Amino acid sequence: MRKYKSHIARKLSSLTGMDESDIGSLIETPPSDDLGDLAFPCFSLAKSLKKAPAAIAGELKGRIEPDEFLERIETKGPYINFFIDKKRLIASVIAEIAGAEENYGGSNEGSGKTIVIEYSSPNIAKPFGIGHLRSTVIGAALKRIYSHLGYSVQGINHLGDWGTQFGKLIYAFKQWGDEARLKENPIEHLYEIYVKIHQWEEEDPGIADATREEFKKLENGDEENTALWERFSDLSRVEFEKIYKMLGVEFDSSPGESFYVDKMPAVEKSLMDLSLLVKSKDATVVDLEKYGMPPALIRKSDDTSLYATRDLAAAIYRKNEFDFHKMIYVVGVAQTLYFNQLFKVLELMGNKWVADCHHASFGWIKLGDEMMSTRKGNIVFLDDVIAKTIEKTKAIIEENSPGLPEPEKVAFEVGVGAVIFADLAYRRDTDISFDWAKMLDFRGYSGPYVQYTHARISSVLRKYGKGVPANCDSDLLKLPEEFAMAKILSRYSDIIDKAAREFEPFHISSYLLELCGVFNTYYQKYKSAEDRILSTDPGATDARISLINAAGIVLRSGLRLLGISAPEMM
RNA sequence: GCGCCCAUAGCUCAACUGGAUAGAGCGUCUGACUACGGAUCAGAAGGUUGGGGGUUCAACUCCUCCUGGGCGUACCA
Repeated sequence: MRKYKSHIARKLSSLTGMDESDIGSLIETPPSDDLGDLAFPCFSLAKSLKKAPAAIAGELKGRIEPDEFLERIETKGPYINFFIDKKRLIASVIAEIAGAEENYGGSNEGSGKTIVIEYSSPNIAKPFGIGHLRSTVIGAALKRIYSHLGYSVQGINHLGDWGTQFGKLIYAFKQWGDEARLKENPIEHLYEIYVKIHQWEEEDPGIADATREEFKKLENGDEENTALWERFSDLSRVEFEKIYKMLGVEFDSSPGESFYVDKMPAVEKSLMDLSLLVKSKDATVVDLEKYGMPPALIRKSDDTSLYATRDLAAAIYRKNEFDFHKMIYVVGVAQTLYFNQLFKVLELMGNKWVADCHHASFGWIKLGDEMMSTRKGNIVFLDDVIAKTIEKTKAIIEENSPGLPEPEKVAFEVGVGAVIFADLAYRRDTDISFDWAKMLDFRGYSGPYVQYTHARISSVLRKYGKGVPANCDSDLLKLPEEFAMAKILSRYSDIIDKAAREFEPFHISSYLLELCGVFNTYYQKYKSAEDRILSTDPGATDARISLINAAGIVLRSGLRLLGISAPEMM
């Protein structure tokens, strides 16, 4: 579709003198197909030409001739509407997808460039709730999307394995730690004593001093505390690994915050050299009042470090290590101010590359009308959700597809797919309302719906009995849905670009649903012997098979980018 | 208090970043299975886009005020 846009932009540019890319960004899709395939609104020319937009449209239309790309051109009021040459579009889309296969929609725009993405980043000793899923799934999708565009991507799991909380944890474990329970279910046990110490602190402020002291000892290398911390950390990592394996999520490294502890002094030294550090209320801070922000805390009054200290070190380390083209932090919206502060401090340190750092924030997951949070204790566990979606899938398979090969494997793929899709079906910044009924509803727009459509296409291809024809006469594809499908397929690369540009995997989910909708209508609407995909006309059948094969490839590709598998049968 | 974000069909979300008649799914009602897979499809009903004012050829989108919610706001991450 991009080719057609720039073709039109080039023509209009030579006629009006307007910048080609300016025109390109004005070109839009008409609200309905019978108005045309692409449109140019003439309002922006009205001022410079001092004429009514509608008049300009009429005049320009008279000076554009249809050509091999454009079948005809019409005007409607101030809009010039372009009708794309259908046969050409269908033929080229089929050929392009068949040629590129799984690489369709990709590019090499990222070759030689590295993108660093920080995502997931759960806290050691805290349960992996469905809230952590968002960062994990969005980040993993972005990683695949950027890879598809030729970037080299560094996926980093910035585990919360350092900080004041470990003082609490160590103190609590020394009080109530149970070796057997720690081995059996480390996260559950650690979280339990963490909650307990938290409550105790609220009742007795003296305890807070004691827990702070434990963290201080840890940061100063105390042997006993370091040993405890190491065990907590190792055990938690093993637990998280199980979840990542289930979700099919991978990282290039999982250094955790602790990795940057020995890199903090250098950062603090340069802050000092730049006279950016100020003592304030016994703490060490970077004053940001000039920029309308509260100060960035670098060192607490008890002389221990903070997350900002470690994040500064991490950012600088990553720039040196990877020389990234972009760095993306997939972190919740609650930390927006914090990232503004972090980026500002990096800027004040003279790091121009801070302009390449982005906070890809995401909204909360609500349970009822409350935000889900570990603190409030109203969280839903990821394990439970996945277990239930798998169970539900099994029930449906038993009902609808008895005798399906590898039912366990398929149930797993569909169940996990449902969970991932449910998370990526919304724009990042919207708060998601978690609802069991909705989660377990595989009808309508959902992950299983997309997978089902893919399986359906696979089924027709199987029934066709031969390999997808190498050549076909696509001129035989005359049904409106066939053109509509080709048009959607031609937009795939634009969608991927947009998803990458805006850090929004949602655009891909939304696109896949649109594609499924058109295919399913097409599939269901034409039942006569001549109009079906597998029809009495061998030529038309070959052409239709070629088209739906292309649709199948795109569905598979899109699902893969989202991190969802595409079973052939389900 | 100050700052940022949100408010769209009964519910959950879209709307190409200022463009043509605001669209989907679920729910409700009505239809399509001796099937190229019904985990599907077709149709109907459902809206003063929270409210007022403004900016302009054009506002769900931008500015302003109001109402109602959320988050953040120095020693948590």
